[in-house]
Amino acid sequence: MRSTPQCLVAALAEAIRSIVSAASPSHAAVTPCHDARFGDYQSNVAMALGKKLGKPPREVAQQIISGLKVDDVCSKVDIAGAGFINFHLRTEFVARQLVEMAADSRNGIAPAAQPRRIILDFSSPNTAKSMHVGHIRSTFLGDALARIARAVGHAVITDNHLGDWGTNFGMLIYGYKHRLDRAALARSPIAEFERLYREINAASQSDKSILDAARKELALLHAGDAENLKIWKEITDFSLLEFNKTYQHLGVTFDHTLGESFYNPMLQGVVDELKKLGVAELSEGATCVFFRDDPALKDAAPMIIQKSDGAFLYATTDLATVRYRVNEWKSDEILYVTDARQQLHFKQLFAAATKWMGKEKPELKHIVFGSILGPDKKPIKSRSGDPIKLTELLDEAEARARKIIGEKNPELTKEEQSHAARVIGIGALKYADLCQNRDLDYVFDWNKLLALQGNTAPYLIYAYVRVRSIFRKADSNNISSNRFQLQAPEELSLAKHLIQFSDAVHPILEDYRPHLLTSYLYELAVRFSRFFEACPVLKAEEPIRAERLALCDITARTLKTGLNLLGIETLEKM
RNA sequence: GCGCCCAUAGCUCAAUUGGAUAGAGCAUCUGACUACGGAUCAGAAGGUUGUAAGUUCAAAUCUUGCUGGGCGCACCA
Repeated sequence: MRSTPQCLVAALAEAIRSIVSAASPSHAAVTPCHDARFGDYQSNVAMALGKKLGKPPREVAQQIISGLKVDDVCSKVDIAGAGFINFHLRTEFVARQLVEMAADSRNGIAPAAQPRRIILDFSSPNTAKSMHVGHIRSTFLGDALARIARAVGHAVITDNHLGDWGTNFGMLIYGYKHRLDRAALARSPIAEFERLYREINAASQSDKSILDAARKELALLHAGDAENLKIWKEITDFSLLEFNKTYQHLGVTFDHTLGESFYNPMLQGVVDELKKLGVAELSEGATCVFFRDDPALKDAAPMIIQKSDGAFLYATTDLATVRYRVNEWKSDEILYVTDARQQLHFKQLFAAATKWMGKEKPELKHIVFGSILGPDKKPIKSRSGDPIKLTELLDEAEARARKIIGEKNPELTKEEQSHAARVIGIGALKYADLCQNRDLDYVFDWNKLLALQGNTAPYLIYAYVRVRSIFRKADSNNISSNRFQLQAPEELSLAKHLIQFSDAVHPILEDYRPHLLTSYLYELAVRFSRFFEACPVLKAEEPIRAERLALCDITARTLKTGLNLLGIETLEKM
């Protein structure tokens, strides 16, 4: 289905060409009006063109309009203000678009013009530790972006780049050998690993022999010692088991889980190659990449890829990872969803990859996000000062949701309540995260998150529930989705928004901003609620009734599809 | 010290990337058919976009200075 802006842009470009032959098509941009009083879509081309031609913009606009052939799309095109061209859509056109959308199995989402192979690197928790709040933004953003990219037709590979090879394994293995509490391990392996690490770390500060022993264990592990590898593997497996429970709970999946350890055998080769190519050099005993010709990086510290003691760093692993993904997965684009504090690292990584691979280098992008803050506007912490565990956060979200559901709708069965509490609790958490501009910090607030009104998951899910409820009550579901009159203003307003679904989804991937979709969905829910208030469906006379049922159906599908793109489920009852 | 980022209604956030009278939600005040789910809807009030200058037809958005805050800066990840 051809989107409304596409129709208008084509006609506009044609009209502009007849005035200025050299005008580039990019001039013919059409955007939705931010205020419905102006019209439905607008073009600002006349202002830019007027400047170029040395003519008053309104005159240029008039000239453009006189050559514009949009009678089938617009009922009116007028000029306003400094030279804005405003397009007013024909109701019949909106109706035709809606008919197409209703019949479309993709719910109107147009396929991407140029599908890419995109690797999404996100979540990436460290093994032997619990997942905590610090992982939620990466996990939610990454998962949502993967879903959206797939929906528009890109080939997406998701990869959970686990931190499974850190220097902490020296302490852990030493602890495992000397201080392991078997019963505690059986009860809660991660908690036991965390305890071991803390205990050994503390002990090693006062007892240097323990520190040395831990270092030896690490060296043994890296040298491939069988016993240490076995312990390392056990720790990794326990961790994965825990992580997978959480991911399942969240509805997040990965195509691959290749942790840092996977790349370990490749690291020396990478360093040698970079040295040979002259990309890396020795400095103060360490192998480094300098960026002397890069104004943004030349004054910063170099990127170290091998320490003076021979050990590798995460910069090395990340370089090896880029090459692996290019060679094995033929990726066009790799997206790293990590927090803003790692910006320097990724700038260096990307610059080093460019030096290394030249034109073979895929598009590399750092999808930055800010911190989650507590009520004190400091990064959120539990009372003890530790990061809040993800499982605890999820449990609390569900418990809070369940309490609200119990109060609002006691008629649900226990099973329905549990299910609804999970969908709403997790959904609210995800939505609160995704609805904010990702690169800013945001303040975490349970009350705002689970609020039943405003731009929240519960409000959207509630809108969905209300639509679905109509279909349960209707004894005949005579839906007519091949003809729309759209007589009531609330119907037309809803319809106009529905046909913009595809236009809301596509720009998300230009700058990886899922909050564009939440804004769209919230506005959809608001328009639906107005329609629902003003336009009786089941009590309406035919053929209005059938038409309104169709509007309800398309709304429900769009809400569901949109929420699913964000990784959020819907409910039939709540 | 160097670098990156941020500052918008009392609070939490938007603003289609330079477009029109800067929009929502919360909180506050007012109103609505005994409601196809009222977990709703309508309305009011709330702003010199931190500050000073500059760029142009047009600036919350771009440039510079200042103020206040966050983060990062050789052998952690």
